[in-house]
Amino acid sequence: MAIVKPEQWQPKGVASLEPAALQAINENNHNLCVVASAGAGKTEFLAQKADHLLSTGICRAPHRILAISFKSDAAKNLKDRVRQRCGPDLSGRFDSLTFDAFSKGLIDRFGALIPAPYTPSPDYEIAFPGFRDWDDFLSRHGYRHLSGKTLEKAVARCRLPIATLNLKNPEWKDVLTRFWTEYYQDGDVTRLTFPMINRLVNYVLSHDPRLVAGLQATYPFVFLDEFQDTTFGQYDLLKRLFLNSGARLTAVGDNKQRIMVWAGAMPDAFTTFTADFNAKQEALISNWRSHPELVEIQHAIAVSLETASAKPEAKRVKDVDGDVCAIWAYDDRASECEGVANWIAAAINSGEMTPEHLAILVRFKPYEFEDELGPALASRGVRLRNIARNPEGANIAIQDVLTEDVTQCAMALIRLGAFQKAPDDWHTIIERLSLIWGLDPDNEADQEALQNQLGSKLTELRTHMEANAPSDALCAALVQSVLEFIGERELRAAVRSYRRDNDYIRARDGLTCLLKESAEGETDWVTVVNNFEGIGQVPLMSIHKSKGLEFHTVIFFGLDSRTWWTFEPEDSEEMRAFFVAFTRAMQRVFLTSCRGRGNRLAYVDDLIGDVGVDRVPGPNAA
DNA sequence: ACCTACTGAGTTTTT
DNA sequence: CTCAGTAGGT
Repeated sequence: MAIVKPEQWQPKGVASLEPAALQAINENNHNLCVVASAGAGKTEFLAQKADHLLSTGICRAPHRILAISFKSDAAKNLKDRVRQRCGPDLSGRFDSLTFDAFSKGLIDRFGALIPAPYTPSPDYEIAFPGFRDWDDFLSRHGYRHLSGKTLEKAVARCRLPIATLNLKNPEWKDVLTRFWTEYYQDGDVTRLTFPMINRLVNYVLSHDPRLVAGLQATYPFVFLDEFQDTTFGQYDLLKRLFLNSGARLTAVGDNKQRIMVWAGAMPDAFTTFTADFNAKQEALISNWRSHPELVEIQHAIAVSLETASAKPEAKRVKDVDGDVCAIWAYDDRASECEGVANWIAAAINSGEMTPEHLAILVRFKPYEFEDELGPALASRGVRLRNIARNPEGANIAIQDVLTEDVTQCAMALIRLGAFQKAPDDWHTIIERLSLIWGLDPDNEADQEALQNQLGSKLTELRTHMEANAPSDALCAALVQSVLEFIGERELRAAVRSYRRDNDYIRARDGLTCLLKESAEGETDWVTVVNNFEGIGQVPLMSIHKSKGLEFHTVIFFGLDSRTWWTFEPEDSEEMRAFFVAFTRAMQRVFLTSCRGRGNRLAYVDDLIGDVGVDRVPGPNAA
C-alpha cells in the first residue's frame, strides 16, 4: 500500500475536522491529553489519528497501535471506524480492546510465567463477587471486625507478592495472604476478578521485564478512551508499561462524564496523567451529536459541574417539531408507564423515529422497568429490549453477544442467507474468512476459490432457510452449520480469547440463545435477523451502560428523590451521571418523575428550569 | 404488646 | 428517600 507523506495527509470520510483535532492528530512528539465533551467526536478523532499514523507510515509495520476503551461495544465501534477509514490491511495493526480484555489477554498468554503460588490455572473462572461475598469471606475466616469493602479495595490496590508488602496494619497481610490462597486458588479452580487479573499482570510484568520491552516494541502508540474513568490499578499498569518509554500516549475523555469513582476510578486521572507523562493539552469544542437547543441545556448542566466549561459549538440540525425537552410529571407508576408507552407508540407510528433510535434510560434496576414498561409497550405493539439481560440459557448479556467475533462472522453469513442483497456482509465475511483461513487478500486464485466456496455455501443456506420456517432447532442447526463452514478450530486459532473453552463456549452459546430468542413466534428469517440486532425494538439500559452511545430521543425514567437518594449537588457523581444521560440525545430528552417514586428533584428541576425546561403533566394513556 | 427515635443499607461496571 | 431493624420507653 502506498505511503502518504505526513504533510499530504487529509482526513478521510468526513468533510472536516476542527483545528484542535488536527493539532492533536499531527502532534506525535508529546503525550497528549485531549478533553472532549459529550458528542465531540472522540471516536472519529481517534479513528483519524489512527489513519494518520498508519497511512503515513509514522506507525510502520510491524509496529501496532493499542487502543484501550472501557466498554466492549466502544472498542468494537472504534475498530470498525478505523477499518472504514483505512481499510482492512492497515487497520489489522490497530488493536482495539477494553482494559480488562487487554489484561486478560496478557494473563492468557503469560499466566504460566507468574511465580507460585500465584500461577493461575489455565481454565480459571472469572468471578464477580458482590459486597456480601467479600463480607462472607471475612467472617468465614474469623475477620468479622473488618469490612468487605476495604478488602475489595485492598485486593485491587496491593501489589503482588503479598509477602513483600509493607502494610501499616499487619493483620491485613494475613487477610490478603489468606485471600490469595483460599479464595483465588479454591481446590482445583482458580477464581479471578478483573482487579485480580490486573494485579497479576502487574506482577508478571515486574517479574519479567522482557515482557514490558516486548509490549513497548509492539506498541509505539497508545490511545486511551474515556480516560476519566481509569482505575488506580489500570493506571498503575499503564505506568509500568509505558512511563518513560518511547511510546506516545493519547488520553481522551471528559471529567464531567466521570461516573465510576464509586467502583474504584481515580478522581483525578487527567491531572495525574498530565503530571506523570508530561502531556500536552488539547480541547475539542464541537458537539456533533446534539442540536443547539439541547446543547444550551447541556451547557447549563456542564457549568454546574465545572464553572469554567466552554459552550460547545452545536453542529447537529434540529429536525423535530414540538418540545425537545420537558419533565413529564405523573401521579403514579401505572399512569407513568401507560402514558409514556402511549407517547412512544404514537411517535413510532407517526414515523418521526424508529424504535431502535429511542432509548429508555434508568438510573438502576433496569429489569424492574422492563417488567413494568415492557407489557405497557407490548400491548401497543412496541417491543422493549433490556440490553443488559442475558438471553435465556446464556451467560452473557445481549449487548455483548453482538460484539463477539463469533457473532459477527456467523451473523454475516446468516444475514446473507436471509436477505436478497447484503453487499456489506459479503465484504465483511470475505475479509474475515481471508484472515481466519490465512489466505492472501492479493492472491487472485485464493480469493476466487474463497468466493466460490462462499457462493455455494450461501446457495445451500438460502435453500435451507427458504424451505424451513424459523424454530429453536433450526436456529441451533443454522449456527452449527455456519460455524462448521467457517471452521471452529480456525476461528478459535485466529481469535486469541477463544482459545480457552470457557470463553469460546460462552460466546457461542450467547449467539445461539439470542438467535433462538429472536426467532420466537416469527415466521420469516428477515424478521429474526432484525430482532437479533435489536432493529424494531426500544433499547432499555442503565445510564452507565449508555455511556458512549447516542440516540435520536432519550426518555429518562425517574427524575425524583427516591431514584437519586444519594444526590448531592456539589462535585457529585450523581450530577455527572445525569449529565451523561442527558447528553446521549441528538434531538429530544424527556425526563419522567412520578409521586409514587418520591418528590421532585428540586436541584435539577430548578437548574434546567432556568434554561426553559418546563415541568408539565406527562402524556396520557388516552 | 406497642410506640418513638434512631441507625444503616440500598445502586451504578468490567470477558 | 425509604425500608428494615433495634434500643429503650410506656
